[in-house]
Amino acid sequence: MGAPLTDQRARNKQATREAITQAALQLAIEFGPNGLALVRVHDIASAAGVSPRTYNNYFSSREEAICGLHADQSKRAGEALRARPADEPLGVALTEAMVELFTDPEPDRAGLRMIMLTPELEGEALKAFTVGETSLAEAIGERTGQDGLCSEVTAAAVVAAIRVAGKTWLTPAANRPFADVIRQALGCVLRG
Amino acid sequence: MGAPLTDQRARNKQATREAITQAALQLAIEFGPNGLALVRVHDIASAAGVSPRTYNNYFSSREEAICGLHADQSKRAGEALRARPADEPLGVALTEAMVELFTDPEPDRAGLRMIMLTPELEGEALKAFTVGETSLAEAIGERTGQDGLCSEVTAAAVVAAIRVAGKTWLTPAANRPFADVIRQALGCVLRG
DNA sequence: GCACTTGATGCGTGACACGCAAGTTCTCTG
DNA sequence: CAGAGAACTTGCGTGTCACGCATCAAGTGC
Repeated sequence: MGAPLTDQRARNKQATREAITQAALQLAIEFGPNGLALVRVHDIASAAGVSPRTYNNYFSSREEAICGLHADQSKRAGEALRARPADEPLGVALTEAMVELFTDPEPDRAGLRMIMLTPELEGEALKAFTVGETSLAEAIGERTGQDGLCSEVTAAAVVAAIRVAGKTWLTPAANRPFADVIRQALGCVLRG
Repeated sequence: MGAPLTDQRARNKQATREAITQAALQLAIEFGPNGLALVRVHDIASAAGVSPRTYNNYFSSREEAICGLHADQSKRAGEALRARPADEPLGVALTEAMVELFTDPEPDRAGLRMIMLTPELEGEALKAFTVGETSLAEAIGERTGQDGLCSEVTAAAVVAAIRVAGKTWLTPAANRPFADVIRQALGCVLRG
């Protein structure tokens, strides 16, 4: 983990991980939210070009594999905020950071729909969102110097707002850019 | 479900559910966060006085059973808010409703610690918290008449704040009443 | 090149979710 | 108050899966 990216091993490992998550998500989408139980571990593994045993060296459940990509994205929340200019007000910086993080590229509707609207995936989807809270809270703390609790609460609230925004964006009624929904949702909780 | 509470069956069913969740949580605490895999379904079922088959008519995983009590509590978030006087400002009503809901009785430290700090339980614990969001969002909507999205975001933010408050309350450093932590945490997100 | 670390794979085992089909307990209606 | 009918529990059988252990291959540093 701490090894530099130039390490061939780390590259292979990351490549394997991504191959598995992408294969898992792809298969889940094909089978649909209802037939998720039909997605066999064996199929995911062979689609990713690894053995079933290797698959579960990386993930201990189908759900975890399917949500892996989204989890990796969430983990970048902290660095997304740090990339904003330091003189920007916190609310603006947070909003723009989240917009950039979650709309570059614009998320795949089918994938997000699968992750967020499949009951069996609910737990893992929540985990995938919340893994970003820690790094985001740290980044907020650095920027504002405010209380640790308050940073964490703010980070958690932002992540929760993004999650609600995602759910809203998925409803057929509101077909507008994800960025708009994110801005509106964050506007409901950020007034500082 | 829709049947009146006078229905003997509903009472039995609820009693069975609670027996299973309490047995599951109890055993999980005894085995500790590290030995969670050692808790057998058979043990939970016999501790609750039902067959293993019945156990999984109610829950489809150990994790779900262990977090069941907490999930039931979260579901009462909506009615907790409705119980507050209608002329109270939203922020105060929300805060006091959550304080009442989550400190009556004061939560069991061992149980909450088990649920929130065991990695294998993370997904289910998050689910247990978020199940309350829907009813809370509805209650907020009724009270304020504000936008649906905004109600949901506020509800999600409140629940997230409670979760952070719980984690903070669990740290040995801050041994003060849970109610205090909740008030402080909610103060970070509620300014309306 | 050569010893060493790390990841991939096959096999075997124990546990579990769930469908199915009785058996049992409670409810409702005539 | 009695019998039809619904709801819940339970035992059994099956397919799937997570994971420990041992082995093999690929990559790294001296």
